[in-house]
Amino acid sequence: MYIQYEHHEHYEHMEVSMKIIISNSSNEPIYTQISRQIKGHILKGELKEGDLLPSIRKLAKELQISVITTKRAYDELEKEGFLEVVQGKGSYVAGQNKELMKEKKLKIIEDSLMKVVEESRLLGLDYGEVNEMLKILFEEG
Amino acid sequence: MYIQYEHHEHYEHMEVSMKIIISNSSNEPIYTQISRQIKGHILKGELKEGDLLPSIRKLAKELQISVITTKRAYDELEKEGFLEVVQGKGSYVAGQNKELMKEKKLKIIEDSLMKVVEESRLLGLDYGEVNEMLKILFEEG
DNA sequence: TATAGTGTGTATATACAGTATGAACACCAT
DNA sequence: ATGGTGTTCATACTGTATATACACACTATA
Repeated sequence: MYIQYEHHEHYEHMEVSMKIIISNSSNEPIYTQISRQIKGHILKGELKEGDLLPSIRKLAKELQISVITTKRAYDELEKEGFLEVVQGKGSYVAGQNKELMKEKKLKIIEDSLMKVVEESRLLGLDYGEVNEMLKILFEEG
Repeated sequence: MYIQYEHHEHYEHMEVSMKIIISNSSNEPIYTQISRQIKGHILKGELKEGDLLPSIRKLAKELQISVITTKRAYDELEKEGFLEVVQGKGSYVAGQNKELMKEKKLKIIEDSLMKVVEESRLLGLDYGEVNEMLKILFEEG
């Protein structure tokens, strides 16, 4: 038996490529567009524990935005436990509980779906009508 | 035959009562909470053409908010053709094309539902899973 | 083994847009 | 005149995005 120190040797991966698309015309803030999409990549399994994300500077340059905006996105992801941000080194994907990943995905959709249902009730639309739209929208893509 | 002038004699209804609930903790602006709910009442048929809405001052007092905020809500509804706002008199429900009301309701839900579908795809959830949630959420209420 | 250099993340001060406000104003009816 | 409407103006606050200067970690190399 030996003691395992916290030297994070398993966080020496190469920087990973990552598709992020931001819209300046959207009313959603840029930093949430970024964090939301990175969260999606992690929950979908395209980013794995220990993966090194692009530095806030590099990502900022690619997306033509400020460093502070990318930092804010990474900060949010760190607070939610998706990243480990290490000064001077970089930002790494944190370990995820695989059993909870499916639940997390469902929770994200449930939250926004709940609002749609509430608004539907306000307008007097029933399940059948909304479901019909959902079906069509899914088939379209 | 006689000429009918635009003196709006058909807009002399009594002030109508109207349930509006606002949340200060919500991230949705107060003025859109109001306009959204009034729009819902109109589209659902609970408010009809010519109905007199509470004055911006009265509504502001009831909701414990500023007159300017209620005005902004009414302004938005006027721009979208749901209200006729008359200085010195009051704010009235405008005539709605009944054939288009159903479509308007569906359009509102479709817009928000589209975002849910896009996010679902991003997370790799399929129609069956989202539909299951939709069903449950509808049954719950 | 120092240390300069280049990469990382961090903190401060600032600008701007959207939201909400009070108070003074203008219009309409009686 | 009076008391009800909606309207306008100047102001404050919050959230978003920014540039610039700072602090930390690695590493090449003298």
